[in-house]
Amino acid sequence: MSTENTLKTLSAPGLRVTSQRALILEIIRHGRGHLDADEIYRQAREKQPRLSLSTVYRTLQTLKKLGLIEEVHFDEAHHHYEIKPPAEHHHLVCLGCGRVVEFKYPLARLVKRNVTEAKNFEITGSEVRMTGYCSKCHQER
Amino acid sequence: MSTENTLKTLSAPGLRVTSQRALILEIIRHGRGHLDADEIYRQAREKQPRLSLSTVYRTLQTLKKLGLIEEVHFDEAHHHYEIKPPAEHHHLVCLGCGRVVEFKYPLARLVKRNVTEAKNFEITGSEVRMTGYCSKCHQER
DNA sequence: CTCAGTGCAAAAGCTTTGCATAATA
DNA sequence: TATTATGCAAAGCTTTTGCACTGAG
Repeated sequence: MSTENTLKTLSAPGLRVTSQRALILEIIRHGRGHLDADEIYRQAREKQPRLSLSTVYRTLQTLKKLGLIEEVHFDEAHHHYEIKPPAEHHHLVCLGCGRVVEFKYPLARLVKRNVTEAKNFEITGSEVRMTGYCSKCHQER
Repeated sequence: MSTENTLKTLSAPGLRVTSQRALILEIIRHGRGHLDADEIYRQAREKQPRLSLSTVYRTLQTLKKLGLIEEVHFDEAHHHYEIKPPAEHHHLVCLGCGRVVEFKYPLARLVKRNVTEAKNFEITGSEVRMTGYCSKCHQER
């Protein structure tokens, strides 16, 4: 999405385009998913030193509701716990040399939690094949 | 893993098997991944009213280090944010009637974050096929 | 001019830590 | 009996909220 479209979306009914919102959105946009609230806050203050942390949090909620951004949970706090299940094996297939790399990741459980009820589907097995380029072939391109 | 094995693992070098640890592990084991620290605490207090929340947190850390339990992040706090990418579509295939149900979930991004660096593999595409039973076929079994 | 958005400060979660006491090996 | 683990209370973070003020439409 372009910056123009993004700002257009920001001006939804009842919403106001403020310099803070535009800045925060721009920072998230350049952050490529690697930023948390505090990091966004620090970056934002470099351009607008008086911007507050509450504004960051409130803006994040607004942007979520608008569907402009998404929360990602990959190694963070506020956890749930479970007995470690046997590892699932999946495959990465190199489009360059055909090499297959195995990886372990509990994708079925994840999908189970997030999709099963919604779709009313009982998952019993999974085949995950991701394609791309291994380090060697990636260098050669 | 059986309860005996679990307790055996609990008695690792330098570790002591306490009633609190055994109880907490048992609760997690029965919780099937649906419990957070506070829920574990509440359940534990039903059996051991003097057990403290700090013990729960410390035990969770210990169990994680031992590799007995795993943290799962699926809808919680302490978030990272990113511009919403185009949705990925995957498939659920019913082994009963062959019906295919589509679902959207950012699995490739997730794998990217968690596996890409470790395996040195650049992901460009993904095919996810999970098998099981749709609501109709599930009932008929 | 109006009301959505902001800054500040205070409050509300969740998690960690210090220290004296209790319990395991 | 030598440490490890616990309970309690206090502190630390992250996130939310109340309120008066500011600024976009």
